[in-house]
Amino acid sequence: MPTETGSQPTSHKYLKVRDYLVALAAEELAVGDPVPSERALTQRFGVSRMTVRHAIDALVSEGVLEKVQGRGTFVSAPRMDFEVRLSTFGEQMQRLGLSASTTVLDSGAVAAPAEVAAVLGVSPGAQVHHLRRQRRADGKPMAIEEAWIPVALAPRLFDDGPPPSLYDALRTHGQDPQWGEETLAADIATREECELLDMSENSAVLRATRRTHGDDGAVMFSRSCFRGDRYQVWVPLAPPHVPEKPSRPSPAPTTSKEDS
Amino acid sequence: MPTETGSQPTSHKYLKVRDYLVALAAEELAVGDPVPSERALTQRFGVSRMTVRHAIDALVSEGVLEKVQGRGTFVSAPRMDFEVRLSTFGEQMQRLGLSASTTVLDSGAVAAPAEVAAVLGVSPGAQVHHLRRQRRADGKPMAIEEAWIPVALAPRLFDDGPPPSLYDALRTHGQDPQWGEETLAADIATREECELLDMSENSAVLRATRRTHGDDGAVMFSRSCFRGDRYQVWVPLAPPHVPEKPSRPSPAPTTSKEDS
DNA sequence: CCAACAGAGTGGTCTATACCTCATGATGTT
DNA sequence: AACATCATGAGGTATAGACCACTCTGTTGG
Repeated sequence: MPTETGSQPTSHKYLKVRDYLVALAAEELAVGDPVPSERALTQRFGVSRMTVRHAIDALVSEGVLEKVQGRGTFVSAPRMDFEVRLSTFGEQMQRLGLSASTTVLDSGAVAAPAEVAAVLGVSPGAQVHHLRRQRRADGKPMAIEEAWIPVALAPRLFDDGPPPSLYDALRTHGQDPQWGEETLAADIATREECELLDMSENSAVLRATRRTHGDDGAVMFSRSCFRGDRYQVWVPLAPPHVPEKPSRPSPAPTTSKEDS
Repeated sequence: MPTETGSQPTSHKYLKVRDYLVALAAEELAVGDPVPSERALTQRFGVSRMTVRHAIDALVSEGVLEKVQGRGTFVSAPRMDFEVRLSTFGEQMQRLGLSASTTVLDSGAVAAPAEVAAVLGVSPGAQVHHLRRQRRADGKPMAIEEAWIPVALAPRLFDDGPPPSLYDALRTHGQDPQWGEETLAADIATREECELLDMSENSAVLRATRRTHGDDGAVMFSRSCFRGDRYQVWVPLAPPHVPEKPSRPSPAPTTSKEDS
């Protein structure tokens, strides 16, 4: 596609204004600082006010700026990351400052079990890569993880042996993980899980089943079993759904407050 | 001064267009159907095209509509709710088609225990409303829930007895829940919990601790204990973090596909 | 029969201007 | 000093056109 991003100095004046404001917010200004007024930008760029507003509105909806009528437009605080992301075990451990290690328990292509086939949307018995691993944090067993990926999506995925990161491997094989859904539930560990996780019998585990979607449907199904005493999930919660009425764009006046 | 906030029903033409489109999308049209063109709306409402576009753009950013250059504007599929929301037990059960019932186990104002005080950011020993409830779905015990709310925030919160919905009560007392954070972990139920949840000993439970924030800090701390065999949490996962550069207005055409 | 083209229709960008509402600070007035 | 008023300047809404880019479709040529 010649949708060449870079260059094209001419195209789209509002993008110029936008880029200018983005740079300004990122480099020159601090959170809460006002950006130039719409009329000022109008003159600086020699464009009409509607064009300036177009640029600003885009940044407002992206959370970069916020507008307050009668006062101005301000650099908004980086908004809390309200989305739980498709992170890997390694990333999660890194965030916690722990070292992650892994032992592959099983690896290879198998015929998809019924449930797996259903979740992945492939015909039962279709070939799927299968990987089962024990994951440790600072050497201590933390979880057992099992994953299935349709062979048809990435035939050579396991050619170099089981990859250290399935997500990375999927990416390099043209199957970028786009989004996912995960279900969490508490359960009692099975005997085998107790062994692999080095737990006593009747211990609680957190079971997570995850379906990862790519550009064209489900790319992976995985089931993880975490030690209940060593793992917990943090979930940010967005405000309750507001019916419909726009009424308040609610600029969330981050400002004010603690300024002496 | 009568800075009358309310009123202004008529004003704002773009809201009329917006409301019309919302109704249209909700009642008349199916997902994927086109809405009237911008020029058509211009004439129907006797407004300028910029006004129509203002209304449409708002709905696009809300996910109600999507635009495709050269083709038109369409009712978009209800987008996946990528945010887990501050929902109440009642709402959760309703979504599952179950009837929710509640038994209040304990209710009143108490001195905040140390941990509660710390989480809520009040001084230890400060008065907090306390509510402990058993929650059932279709009559079967589902969870035990305990909540603490600083009395200072809403002194009369429990004046009419423990409210059926704490979130609704907070709202009516001027402490709108804005966002929250929840931590989930698996554990073994205590003896008391086993009794209240009608479980045998050594059963797994999902423990959720939630801090709810209002406009001005934490408004509530709650701890829930769900039956592991009857409750699970669904979490949508956003794509791995994209660097910074928006570059891409990325209209995300979503369309195509099923159109014959 | 199929490819190429032209036209119509849709959203995308942009201008130049007008008047409104709201927040703030300077100026008066009490 | 304390309060009221007003001017200023910010964003908010709205107009009436103009031309561009893209998608379709029906027509026309080969």
